[in-house]
Amino acid sequence: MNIGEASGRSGLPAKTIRYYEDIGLIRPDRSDNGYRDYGADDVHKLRFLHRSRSLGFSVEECRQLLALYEDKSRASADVKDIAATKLTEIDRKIRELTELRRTLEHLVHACHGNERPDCPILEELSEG
Amino acid sequence: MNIGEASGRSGLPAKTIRYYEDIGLIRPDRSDNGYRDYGADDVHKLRFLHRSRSLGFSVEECRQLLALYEDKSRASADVKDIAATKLTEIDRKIRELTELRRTLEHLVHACHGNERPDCPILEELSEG
DNA sequence: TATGAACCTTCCTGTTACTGGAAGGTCAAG
DNA sequence: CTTGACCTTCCAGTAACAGGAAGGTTCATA
Repeated sequence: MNIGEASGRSGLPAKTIRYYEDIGLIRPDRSDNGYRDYGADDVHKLRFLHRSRSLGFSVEECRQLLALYEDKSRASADVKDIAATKLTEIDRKIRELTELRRTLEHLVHACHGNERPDCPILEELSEG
Repeated sequence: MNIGEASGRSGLPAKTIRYYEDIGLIRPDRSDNGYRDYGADDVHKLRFLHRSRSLGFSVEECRQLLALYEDKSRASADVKDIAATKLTEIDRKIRELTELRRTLEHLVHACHGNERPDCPILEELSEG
């Protein structure tokens, strides 16, 4: 498929997809006319990149995650180390998002119009 | 407190804290010697910024969240709209992180050394 | 067959959100 | 009174894109 369809299916702008090729994250085929030609596997990777980027992982971290995902010898120790590290990070992110969610919900439902110094939520914002 | 301590307590580099002042996210006092002087409230905001940035919110989104947090008239409709939108985004992020977590755990525990085409996890990576 | 819209290509510039470093002022300790 | 660890501003560089120009491709329609 062409870049437009890959863009539609992955949610990433075509510009970004070309950029990811520039920095070596993906390597699509080329058709005879010179157009990039993406397969289902490429779209999987692009969706994966779209997600992990939007969740606050850097491009270099995404590169590691992709390598993990592509690595043929998954049993190797360092690959497992990277995965374990990422798991810890993911758990932290989930915890922080949950707290942020709780805080926002308080802001909307509980704290309707109170002046700031009286509001106990202000403290919660910075804890953890 | 000086910027060094604010940096230590918030987890943000001093450089970044100065940048956030440049773009108007925070407004610390100044001591007589010209040094920036941060209060507990500033540190709260900085920790908040540190978190929400690392969770994939843009600086402009963080500015909205901060405004929400500072707004004296929290009952206003548009403030509630912004909060509701952010809550939806947060829920999506939590779902995606949970899926990513599951996938990584499979990669580490279940899929030890299989060749790629045989591994059912590859499909999971792009769904949702 | 041609012409126009909707694709695609590369290349170059601009933006966002920092990051590093130079040049120099401030402060507490020895 | 100097040394080292702070702090200041300013300017340049990087990361991760985004916008747009200039031009080739494809396909439906006149």
